[in-house]
Amino acid sequence: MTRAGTGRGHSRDDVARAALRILDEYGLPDLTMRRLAATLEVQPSALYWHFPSKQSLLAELSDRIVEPSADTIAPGADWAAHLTAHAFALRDALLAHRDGAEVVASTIALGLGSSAARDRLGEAIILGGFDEVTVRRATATLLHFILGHVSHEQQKMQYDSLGVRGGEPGGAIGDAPQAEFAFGVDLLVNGLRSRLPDAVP
Amino acid sequence: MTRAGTGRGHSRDDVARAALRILDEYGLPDLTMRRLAATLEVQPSALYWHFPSKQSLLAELSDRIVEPSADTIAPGADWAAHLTAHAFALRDALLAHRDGAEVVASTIALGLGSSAARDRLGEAIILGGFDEVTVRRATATLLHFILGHVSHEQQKMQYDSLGVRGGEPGGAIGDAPQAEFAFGVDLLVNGLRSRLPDAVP
DNA sequence: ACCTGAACACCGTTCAAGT
DNA sequence: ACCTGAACACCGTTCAAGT
Repeated sequence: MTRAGTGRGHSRDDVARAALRILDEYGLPDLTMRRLAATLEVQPSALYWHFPSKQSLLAELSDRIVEPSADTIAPGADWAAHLTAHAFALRDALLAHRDGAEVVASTIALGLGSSAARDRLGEAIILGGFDEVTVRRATATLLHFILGHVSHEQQKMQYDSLGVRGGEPGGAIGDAPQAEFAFGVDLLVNGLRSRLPDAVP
Repeated sequence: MTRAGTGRGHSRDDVARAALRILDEYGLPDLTMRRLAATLEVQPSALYWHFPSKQSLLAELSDRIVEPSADTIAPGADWAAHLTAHAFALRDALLAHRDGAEVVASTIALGLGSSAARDRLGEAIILGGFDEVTVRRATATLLHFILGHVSHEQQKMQYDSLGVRGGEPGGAIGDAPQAEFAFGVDLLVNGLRSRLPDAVP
C-alpha cells in the first residue's frame, strides 16, 4: 500500500520512518527538515517532493504514533471499562515515541491527521447510550486531558533527564504518572456516569 | 514596584508590555526576539539584558496573562461553585490575549512561571474537604482540560479567520465553545463530587 | 519519479565593546 | 544601567533545472 522500494530514490514511507527515528532518538526540537534530509543523504528541498510541508510530515507521524492504539479490545465489558481501556491504550501509544503527545496534540490542533483516536474514544462513550452532543463533548474533554497529561509527563521526562527542572510548582514530588492518569480518567468516567438517565441525583 | 521610567533606556516592564502587544496583534508565531527588538528600536541583543532567554520572557507574559483571574470571588458559595467560578475566570483571562492558552501551557510545561492559577483551583477543591492527593490530582486534571480546551478554541479562531480550516474531524459544526467548556468543567466537578465521603455509590 | 543547487527570508543567542 | 555591532549556528520553503 505504501509502495516501497520501487526505484532508486527514497519513498514517502522511507522519509516518514527516518523522521520517526530522529524523533525517538533526539526529540521534536531536533526534528528539522535539514537534519532529516542529512540522515537521508539528500538536500532539504528533496523532502518537499514527498511532503508539501513540515506540518504534513508531522501529521503523518501523528497517525503512525496513534495507530497501535487501535489494537485494543476490552472483551464484553461495559462502556466505562471500554472507555478506560481505550484511554490507557492511547496513553501507551503516545508514550511509545518521544514527544509523541506533543506531535499528536499539535496535529489535532491544526485539524490535520486522522480522527482515529478520537473516534475510538467516542465509540466507547456511545456504548453508554449518551446522546450525540454529550458524546462529542465528553470525547473532547477526555482527549484534552489525555494529550495534556501525557505531554506534561513527557516534558518532565525530558527535563529530569537533563537535570534542569524548574522546580515543579505543583506539590509533593513523585506521585506516579500512571496513578495520576488513572485518577483523571476515573474522574471523567464518574462525571459521565452521573449523567446517565438512571443516575441518582 | 517594577521600577519604570528611571533612566533613558527601556525597563524590563517596557519590554514585557511591548511583547504582549505584539502577541495580541500578531500572535505567538510572530512574537520573535528580532521583531520585538525592532518595535522597541533596539538591537536584538539588547533584549538579553532584560531577559536571559525568550522562554523567560514568555514566562513573564504567562504570569501577566493569568493575573487578572485572581480577582474572582464566588461569595459564600460551596466548593463546586467556587471551583467553577475559578475555572471560568481562568478561561476568560486566557481568552483575553491572543494565543494566551498556548503561552501559559508551554510555560507550565517547562515548570516556569508562577503557580497562581493552579493554586487558586487547588484552594477551591480544598474547600470540598478532599485529601491532599485528590486535590493535587484533580487540580492537574482540571488544569490540563482548561489549557487544552482554550488552546484548541484559540487555534480554531485563528484558522477560521484565515479561512484555512483543515476540516475539523470532530463532528457537527458550531457547538458554542462556552457550552463545551461548561460541560467539561461540570463533568470534572461531578466526578469529584462522586468521591465525597458521603457520596452515594 | 526523485533529486540538486542556489537562493530567500528568516530565527535565538553570545559577547566584547561602548556610553 | 542599558545598548551596539558583529558574528555563530541555525531554520522552513521555493523553484528552476537536472536525470
